[in-house]
Amino acid sequence: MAALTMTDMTVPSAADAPPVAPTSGEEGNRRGDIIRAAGRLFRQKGYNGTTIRDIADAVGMRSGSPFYHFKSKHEILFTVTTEGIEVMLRNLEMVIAKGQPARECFEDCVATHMNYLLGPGRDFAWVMLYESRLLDPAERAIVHRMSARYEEVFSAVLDRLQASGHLHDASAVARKLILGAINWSAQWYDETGASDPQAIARQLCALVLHEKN
Amino acid sequence: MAALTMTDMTVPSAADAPPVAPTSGEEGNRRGDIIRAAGRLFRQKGYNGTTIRDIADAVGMRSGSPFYHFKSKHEILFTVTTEGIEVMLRNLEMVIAKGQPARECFEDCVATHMNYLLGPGRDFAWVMLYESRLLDPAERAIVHRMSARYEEVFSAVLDRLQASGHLHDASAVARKLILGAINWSAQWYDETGASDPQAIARQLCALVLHEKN
DNA sequence: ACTTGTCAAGCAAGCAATTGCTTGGTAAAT
DNA sequence: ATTTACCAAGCAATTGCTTGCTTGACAAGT
Repeated sequence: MAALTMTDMTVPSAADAPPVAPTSGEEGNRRGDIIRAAGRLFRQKGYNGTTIRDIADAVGMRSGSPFYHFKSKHEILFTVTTEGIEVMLRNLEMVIAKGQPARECFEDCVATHMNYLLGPGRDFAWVMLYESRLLDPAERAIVHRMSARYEEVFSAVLDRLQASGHLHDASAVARKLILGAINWSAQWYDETGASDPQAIARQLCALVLHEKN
Repeated sequence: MAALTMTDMTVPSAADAPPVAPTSGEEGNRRGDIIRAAGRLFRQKGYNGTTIRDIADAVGMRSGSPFYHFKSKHEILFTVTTEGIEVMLRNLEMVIAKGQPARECFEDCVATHMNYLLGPGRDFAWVMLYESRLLDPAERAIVHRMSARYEEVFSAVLDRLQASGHLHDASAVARKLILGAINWSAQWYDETGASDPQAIARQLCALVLHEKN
């Protein structure tokens, strides 16, 4: 319920908006503080390795207080997770809406995905990728539907790539492999290192695409 | 300590051995039962989501008994993790030892990696990939060294691929991306589905390699 | 101006269950 | 008679969560 309040916000003037995470109505308030702290902690120590007291400490509360905002620890995980996938989906759709040619569109999609995964939104995306299996079946089904929607949209991009001769294989397995290479980057990316998300995205595109000149 | 007893076994007649996991001296005994059960449970519910009682139940023991074989729950995780990476490293080195041409060697490496990750050894490899960050720094350093060794060997394969003109980019980032696509497959692979690990490996090779005819 | 009522947001305290782990014993095998 | 492999029982700490209460902000009534 509460987690879905993010959907009914208006996308901010889609056309010339910056490519970074449109924020969900969850900025200035303490509820937002909690899910941000929880996101960070869940990524660092895992869901089950993080206690309510850890989260409360991180936002300067006592251990009972988060339950004023969330009815259970599980609901915090669910909120963090859906926040992650919703922002990613919105980002993707904003890129698609630009109507670029297949090749540019693909690189833009990959770069946007990586920017969110490796940038400031990092924690939410990570939790959704690596901790969502700990949700109970009903919640997981919701998250799974949203991921499926993401892949569907991404799949259309690959189809166009194949039609334009840039990609030989746009099958489901190929799609999973490409998305896997992207998602796994969260495991090894080093923000102090040489490559930024943009550069990594370019390298991935070069790796799987057949340039035509 | 105890975890390292696996290293001093002799590799079984390396040449014509089957391409599947050489087993570690841990088959018939209860200690092996524990790490196998722990591996399965850690993958299903995560390390912190699995209790000693879960593990004990799974092998028909009471909750105190695993501590006869391991001095702590942490040591069980460490053992499972090192088991995972050690077998993968041994597998990889056996493939290299065949001395195949670059292209065949690469596909063989990928297929072997996937066979272990998606096949019967699944749990160990998964735990090492997804739960090893929960080890404490000293243990994690050991696992990290072993992973680095794996990547090193894999890197040599990529270099040969590049030299033979099958691969444009053999940089560290490209290596991470390729290994990421492989490792992520554990997340979506469906053993009842259409593709087997071998087929997926072939598709990955086709995706990143430039065939010469 | 002053009381009164309401409500959001949190605290203090603690409860029942679960956790990793210990201890002392014991039956069988060697 | 020693060792191996385990059990029965339980302990101290931690866990998610609940309860009753306080506080500050704001509004309405008089």
